[in-house]
Amino acid sequence: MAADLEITRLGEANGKGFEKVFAFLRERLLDGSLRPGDRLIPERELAAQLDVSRPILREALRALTVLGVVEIRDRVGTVVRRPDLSVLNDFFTFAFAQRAELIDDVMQARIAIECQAVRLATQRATVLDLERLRTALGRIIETIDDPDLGGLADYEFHRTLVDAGKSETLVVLHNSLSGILMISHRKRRDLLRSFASMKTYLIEDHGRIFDAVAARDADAAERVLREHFAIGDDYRRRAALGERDDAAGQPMRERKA
Amino acid sequence: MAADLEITRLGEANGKGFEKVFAFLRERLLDGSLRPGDRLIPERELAAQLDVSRPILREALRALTVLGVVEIRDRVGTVVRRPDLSVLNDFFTFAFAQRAELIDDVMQARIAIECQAVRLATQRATVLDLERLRTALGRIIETIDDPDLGGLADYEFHRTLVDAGKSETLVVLHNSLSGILMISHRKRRDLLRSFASMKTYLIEDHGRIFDAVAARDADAAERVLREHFAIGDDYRRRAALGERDDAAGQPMRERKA
DNA sequence: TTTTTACCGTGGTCAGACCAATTAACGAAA
DNA sequence: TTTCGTTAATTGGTCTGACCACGGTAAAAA
Repeated sequence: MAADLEITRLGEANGKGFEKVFAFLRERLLDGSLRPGDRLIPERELAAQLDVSRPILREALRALTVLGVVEIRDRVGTVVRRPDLSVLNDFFTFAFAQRAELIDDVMQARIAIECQAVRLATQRATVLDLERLRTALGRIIETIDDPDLGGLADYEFHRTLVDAGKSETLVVLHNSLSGILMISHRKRRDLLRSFASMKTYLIEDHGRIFDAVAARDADAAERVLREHFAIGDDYRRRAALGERDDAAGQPMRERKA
Repeated sequence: MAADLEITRLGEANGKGFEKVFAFLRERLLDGSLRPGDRLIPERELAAQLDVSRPILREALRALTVLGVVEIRDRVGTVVRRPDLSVLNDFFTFAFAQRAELIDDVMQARIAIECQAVRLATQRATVLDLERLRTALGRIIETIDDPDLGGLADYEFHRTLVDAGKSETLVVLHNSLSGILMISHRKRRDLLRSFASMKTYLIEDHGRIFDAVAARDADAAERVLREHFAIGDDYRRRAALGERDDAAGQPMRERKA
């Protein structure tokens, strides 16, 4: 099954020895003969078995470490890890340093994940989940004038929402975006300086999302969440155009109506 | 911006030499002193400069290769690469493979990706995209009695749909699931033996998805796609319960009404 | 029986050597 | 002076064998 998956990237690299080791390990990791928690045989043995030198073997192990697949433990051995895409935060760090324009595309994945998760949350959220959401919502309110803590509070709300959907895969994917999401939320909070109406937007929108989840209404939850993202994007667009709220802080929704 | 992101994963690894090299290169890559197209000094020199052995330096270079940051060219040197989201394929492939036993949960990611992509497709699909979808739809129809080719045709339709959304991130994510999805579609086609009404379901549902995309109606497209998934799941559930269509091949929708 | 000592095992790293293949430099011939 | 052939240099790919650090275990001593 998983053996049908194809890894193409590393196949382009030079390094016959490296490829041999990587392919050997990839095959076993994908077909399930190596599973999280398993410990590989000692490096010296594995290198001998594969007929490569130990530094080459280590290159392959290090590559798998970066992919989050294994963990090299000093004096213990190399252990297969439970996949956890938080390693992608490293990737995004490098990628966005060179190509900031990629962020908007990556945010499509964020939207996809959260919209599916919020639907699941309407079916799966426990009372405890709702309590945590309520707490996260309260946190947004109390940090409304603090960009640093506020950005974190916003992230926490969205994270809690995804958790409430109880899909481990979606949680893992969401975690892979945690770094860029925290920055994104933090930046969004900076816009409050130009747009006082955002206070209302942040509090009320998150409140509506909560209400829809509590009401177990999947369509409403997704719709409200999508609108939340769209309005957030609009604030960003307006900021880019040099706009500000008028002195009275006209709410965004009334402006659109 | 990107400098605000924090690299935590590799910081946890043992390997002081490795970390030293990685940190050195990371810093220069993030601050722009190393840019795409630049060639690093020869390995021997760089290792001497950093006071580490060459195999250790290579471990770090290999790590950066996996992150898509550099490319090690035989006899040329190590060149800084332009970031490219296709690198994500490796990450996701390993992550999903290890979760394959939780396939229903992995399918939540599939649903998330396709529903977001189909919305984007209603905005972004070109005439060529629509032609490709039309072709893929025709392919579904002509393979309706062949489970092997039919499974591939189904996968191809969904793949084309995601492509039409023109989000690189969503495409990469979807590709990472290709093995799992092809098997899933293949199995779905096997159910036609028990449920003749699936022929109609497959042809008409895919047709409706196409129509909604062509009509540029995001809400309808998503709704139809979600219903498509839900009905597919229902066939699966019924098969698990040992049910079959009656001899006349009653369509599923009329049964639910 | 308990404590101490020594050894083993494993990853982390080093130094130096060799291989392969391309490119550049140098010398000889036209 | 220009061209051609040969040799050397360069760079990554890989190997071998050695040493270091430290935790865990087994054996010896109290």
